[in-house]
Amino acid sequence: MSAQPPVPPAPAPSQDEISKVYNPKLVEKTWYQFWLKKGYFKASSKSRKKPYTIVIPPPNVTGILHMGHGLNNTLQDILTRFKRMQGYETLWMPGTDHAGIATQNVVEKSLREEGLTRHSLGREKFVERVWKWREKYGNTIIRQLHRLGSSCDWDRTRFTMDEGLSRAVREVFVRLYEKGLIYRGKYIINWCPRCQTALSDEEAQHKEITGHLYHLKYMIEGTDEHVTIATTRPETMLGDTAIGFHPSDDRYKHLAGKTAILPLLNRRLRIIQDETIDPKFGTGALKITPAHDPVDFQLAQKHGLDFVNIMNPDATLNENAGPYKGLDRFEARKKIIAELEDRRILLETKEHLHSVGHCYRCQTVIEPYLSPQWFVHMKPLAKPAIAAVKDGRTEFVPKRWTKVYLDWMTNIKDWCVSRQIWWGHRIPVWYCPPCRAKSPVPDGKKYVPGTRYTEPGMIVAREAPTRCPDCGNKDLIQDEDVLDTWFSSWLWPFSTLGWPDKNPDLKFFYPTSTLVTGYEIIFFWVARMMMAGIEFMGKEPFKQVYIHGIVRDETGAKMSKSLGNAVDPIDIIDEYGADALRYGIISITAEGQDVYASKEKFEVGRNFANKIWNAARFVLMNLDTKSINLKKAPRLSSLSPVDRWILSRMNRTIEDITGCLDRSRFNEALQVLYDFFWHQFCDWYLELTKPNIQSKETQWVLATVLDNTLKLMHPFMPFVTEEIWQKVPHEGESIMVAPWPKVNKRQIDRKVEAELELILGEIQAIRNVRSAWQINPKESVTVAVKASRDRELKVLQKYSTYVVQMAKVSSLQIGKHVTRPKESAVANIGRVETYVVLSGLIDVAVERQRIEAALEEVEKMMRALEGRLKNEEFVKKAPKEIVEKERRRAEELDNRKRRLEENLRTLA
RNA sequence: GGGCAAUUAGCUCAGUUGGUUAGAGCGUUUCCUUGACAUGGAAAAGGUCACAGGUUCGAGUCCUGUAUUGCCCACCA
Repeated sequence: MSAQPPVPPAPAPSQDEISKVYNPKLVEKTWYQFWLKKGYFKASSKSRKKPYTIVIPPPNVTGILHMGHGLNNTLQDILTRFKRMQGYETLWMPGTDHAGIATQNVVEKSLREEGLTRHSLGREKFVERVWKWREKYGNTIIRQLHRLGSSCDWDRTRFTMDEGLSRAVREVFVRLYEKGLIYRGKYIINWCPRCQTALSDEEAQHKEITGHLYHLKYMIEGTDEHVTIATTRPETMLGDTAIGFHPSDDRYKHLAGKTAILPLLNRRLRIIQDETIDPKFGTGALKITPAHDPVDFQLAQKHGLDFVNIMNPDATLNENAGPYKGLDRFEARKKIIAELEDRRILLETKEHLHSVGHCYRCQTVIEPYLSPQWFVHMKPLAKPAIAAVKDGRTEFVPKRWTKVYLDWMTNIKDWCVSRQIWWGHRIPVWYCPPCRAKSPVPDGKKYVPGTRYTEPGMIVAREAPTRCPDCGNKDLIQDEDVLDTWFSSWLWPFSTLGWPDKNPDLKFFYPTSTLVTGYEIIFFWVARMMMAGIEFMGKEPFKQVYIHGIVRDETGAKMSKSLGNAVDPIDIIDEYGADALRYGIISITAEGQDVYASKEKFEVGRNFANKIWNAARFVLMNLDTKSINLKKAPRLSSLSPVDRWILSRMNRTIEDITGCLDRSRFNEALQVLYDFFWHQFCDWYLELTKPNIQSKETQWVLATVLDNTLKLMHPFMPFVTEEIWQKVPHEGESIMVAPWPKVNKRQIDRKVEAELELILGEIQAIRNVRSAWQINPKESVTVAVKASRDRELKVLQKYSTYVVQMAKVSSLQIGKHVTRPKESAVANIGRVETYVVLSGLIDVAVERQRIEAALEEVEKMMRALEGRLKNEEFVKKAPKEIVEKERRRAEELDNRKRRLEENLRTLA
């Protein structure tokens, strides 16, 4: 952004400079630098325009661009460029996320290669290393976003660990704390033994796994009797402190008040009864491990059971595991199973399908683990966020995500926000050791929702306190933990705009307009931003949430580097160009559906860019560019019919594309553009107009259609459109700040469209016959056309030169009463009958077959149609215009049938 | 256990409020190196819209159920 390369060369170089093949490499960088230099991406709160704001889902600072980013950012850029051209003050706010665990893992990995660990380095040095890493590699993804063409206001680029954003984090923590919504406590949380940190419920990914259900025999003290319990994690038995059953379970009622004996360790276990125990599961008897299972934890609290923690943070067993101390949890499981089997305590092993939590960062199996953590009480924050969506102040597109959001919000649980890692926002809590020594924190300290949580010698503050307010001690210790990454991301829509300071940007650009993201982070990010936005800004952070699908490979697997199935967007850009990438990824993205990407799909985009390029090249070769004034439209009546036709089609395309973009139908818009440009403009208009191309009016139409089409395409394919637009007649200095095309209703001409439809059909019919009889394209044919009605007759006569030109006809006879020439093949279009003379070529038998086949088809349709028309209900109940339409069609078919029959008779 | 998607041409997928003969790209077949483009042009073949019911004059589209696949959520000891 600092060093500026030269501004691109002046437009309209000499024509022989223009290559036959579009080469994106030669232009993309130049135009991107041009846009940057001109400051087109910048947005100002001083503007008089209406604001349109998008905040980027900040990619991980260690990340590299993958196809998911490609899709996500292309969508945002399309919206941004579209709104910018429509005249909004458009801000696309960029930035990156510090991604606590992910980034720490990456840096730790590189340390390992040097034979170091973060512990051998120490906290301070380690964090320094991460910052260095970030300086070195953190810009990679930003550079890659440049290559994609992203029109973010880069000068505003933020990072979730910036000074300003860090201040926002502390401010929010303290405010929530003061409001009684933050507390600390010893609970069962999701623990990743590899990352050695707590995770939130959302960060635990549950996967269905076929494990085993082990039936174990627990003896009852002082009897020969035993109880059989079922467990999937037998190693946790070492932490059992009770067994339980449902109070109405007759099988176990007599055990009330007795004591069971834990096998292997011979610990005495209480026997409890609880309503929540399902008598139908397993044997109906439950082993209770309060420190290693969330359900057991609750039972233990309720019944006052002991908590025995048997695990170290790395999931090896600790001294409470007796002889199993030091073993990894899975080794211990094997050993214990073997031991239990030997002692005939293991009665049965069954296969059992259950879902097991995995760390979303490293895929390690999670342990439910009892440890002291910080939590945010969410219910009060969720309430207004539910209302905002229910009231429609924020809208999900597609709508179905509304329900997913509301369900989660309604059943929201408290958020575990502390992480036992080093890279992240340190929790703004300090402790005074002397005060805590004097009055230690009671072990089971309870949090009462809505009241401020306190502990002796604990200070919660925005900035580091210098002394303890109670005893004046200066040696305060900050809480070791850092905050969940999402604790900074949930503030993104306003922290990036300067909050908590007063900032005109906040007033102007907040709330944002559209959030574009994938459904996998609705809970992590979207829902939490809703809550934070409403809580701290008093207003929901976005009006619309556009949820797109996930990019998968052609086999349906989620794309990932490790699977080696990834199509690298940068490779596609290198080979086919950014426009091809953008075209490809958008064209296969139906609203909210997952996307299956493969390299071939981007070829379509490359081909389209090339087609645009060559059409423009052709126009430029024939255009007297200097004499064209786009603003000076010729009178409509002075235009040729094809000119009026393409203008009409162009205006309807403007209408369509604008509508598609307004309704977030991106792939549909692209489809319309592709069809209009390739099939209408290139295949028909350019071909039809070639003989007339020097006319002044046609020149204006060519330039105008190109100008407008390029503008419509620009949000999707910014580079090729700018490159061409600069070469053709244009107004203004860049297409990206040119006004979005407006529909000119006067140029919409349904009559000329209908007329052209007939002519194009006629041309195609003749071509069809030519092709069927394998007539060499170079050879001209004689054609006779019978049009029995004035309407068709007139049109055909008016446009006969087009037919001659486009179907390679040497002699064309048109009339009401034309008789069929000898040795001719027939083609029907509407009520018009066309005879193509095939002297010496025609095979009567084959032609008969052709006609008979056509006849059969017509009869089939007639039967279906007659059935409908004879149905009184249909005639009575269907709308008049539908009935009328069907009647007319029946007439047409009847007519056609008779003509085909006559054709058969007159056949040679 | 609950929920959400998907099922349409050989392949990958479109198909707003139900309404002529269901579309595209790729692939296939035939022809064409014609002064914009072979990353191209012309023409063509190819579909009982997963299945079974129902609503309706009329269903790919709405309703119910079934099957298959994928995803999400859930204290599935």
